[in-house]
Amino acid sequence: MTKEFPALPRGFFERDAVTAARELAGCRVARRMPDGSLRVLTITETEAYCGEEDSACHAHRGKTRRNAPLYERGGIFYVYLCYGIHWMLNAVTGPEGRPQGVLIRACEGEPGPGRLTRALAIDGSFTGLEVDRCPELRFVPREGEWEISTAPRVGIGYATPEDQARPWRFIARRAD
DNA sequence: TTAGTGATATCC
DNA sequence: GATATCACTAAA
Repeated sequence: MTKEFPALPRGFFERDAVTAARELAGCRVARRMPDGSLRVLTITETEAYCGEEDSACHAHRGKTRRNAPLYERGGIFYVYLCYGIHWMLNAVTGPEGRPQGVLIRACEGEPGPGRLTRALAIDGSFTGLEVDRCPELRFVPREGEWEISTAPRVGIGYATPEDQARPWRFIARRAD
């Protein structure tokens, strides 16, 4: 997996969430499945969540046990359970103390954040692992040319109207 | 449109 | 301790 699918370096994630989210769209996620097989999916949608000022971000109300990983240095996984059923895969971004992250919202063939974690057998045990040192799960750079479009984020009706309107969802399409 | 699912946050 | 909520999905 190392040669064919090199991991994005940690530095990729030590930037602001919006930049990382935009560049992560079109990249791939490679997973060594529990049965030993390899599965690689292309990321088609990401979303940025940007700190305590962002009313849509988990860190909006300050640090808690659940969102503590967001406060760490960029470059680790943050996976949490939603609605009791669905695991959400995120990458923490930015410097330590600045709670930001990127949600992997969809991959080719797996339209939806809960769908893709199920397809890749990802759960909360990945939280806190370093993205460039995890043999079982890694982000792999883009191949080819991609067009990235933006849209408002999904499923954040509790956020302020201003934050709901921010174009922090990134959708990747292959460029012809 | 609605039920399902359980951890978490926020209130007593 | 109790309750309301949640970055969702599948079935109908």
